[in-house]
Amino acid sequence: MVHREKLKVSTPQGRFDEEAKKVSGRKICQVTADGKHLFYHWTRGELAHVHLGLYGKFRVHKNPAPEPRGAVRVRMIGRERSFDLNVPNRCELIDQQAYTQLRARLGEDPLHSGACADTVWDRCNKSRAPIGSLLLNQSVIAGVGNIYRTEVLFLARIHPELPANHLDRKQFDELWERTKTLMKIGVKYNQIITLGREQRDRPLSRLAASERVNIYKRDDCPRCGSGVKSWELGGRKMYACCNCQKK
DNA sequence: TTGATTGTTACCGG
DNA sequence: TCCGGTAACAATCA
Repeated sequence: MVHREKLKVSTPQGRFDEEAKKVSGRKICQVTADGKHLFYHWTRGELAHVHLGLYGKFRVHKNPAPEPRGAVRVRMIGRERSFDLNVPNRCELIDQQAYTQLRARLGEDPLHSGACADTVWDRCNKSRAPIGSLLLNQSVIAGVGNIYRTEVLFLARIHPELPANHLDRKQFDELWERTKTLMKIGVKYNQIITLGREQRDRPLSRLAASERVNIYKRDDCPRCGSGVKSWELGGRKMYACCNCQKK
């Protein structure tokens, strides 16, 4: 995250006025992330918890920033740029206890260098849930969303409905390594890219977002050409190639 | 206008 | 009591 400057905070919709006052004019000293949760640490110990949810988005403006567009919950105004936080799922000031509790219910974050694969492996072994569902469970792995679960299972050639406790250690290790690699690429380029370089027929910049993945919302399997099957799994739309991903 | 959505949570039944 | 599945909720965009 980029907003490490002295920031004035305003709340265009007035919903967080009292909270915003507490941090207005202060400087953010650190921004951390656990899974999909962002934490803004302000200089006097205040802690803002942000979760973007399905539609949340940061919009960056050069100053003077234009009128807020859409459901802007918080505007952070720096010297040169401003940041609008649109429709986050969560945006709140929390105390240390809430912070600790929140982090405690999150699983291993593949982006953290200290993430423990064995812990995730243990959870897999104890779960009869389809691996496609388990990958969305934030208390097991924090940070994986619908696109990454679809793509890592495809790349590891694992059927999404395989019960998690039927995975062998080799399959699990491949899943874990691919998840780490893909998520790191995501951070580096600030977008989800799962298509290997050798499979691209154009430079990345000429590919639409939907063309930077293997099978998520795609019609055909890039490996064997079979039709991609889609169905609901774990409350979200799953995509898989039933030819390449055997149960 | 309608439907889908890069997600979370509470709740319910087995 | 634990676990997994489901519905409700949210605002935007194609």
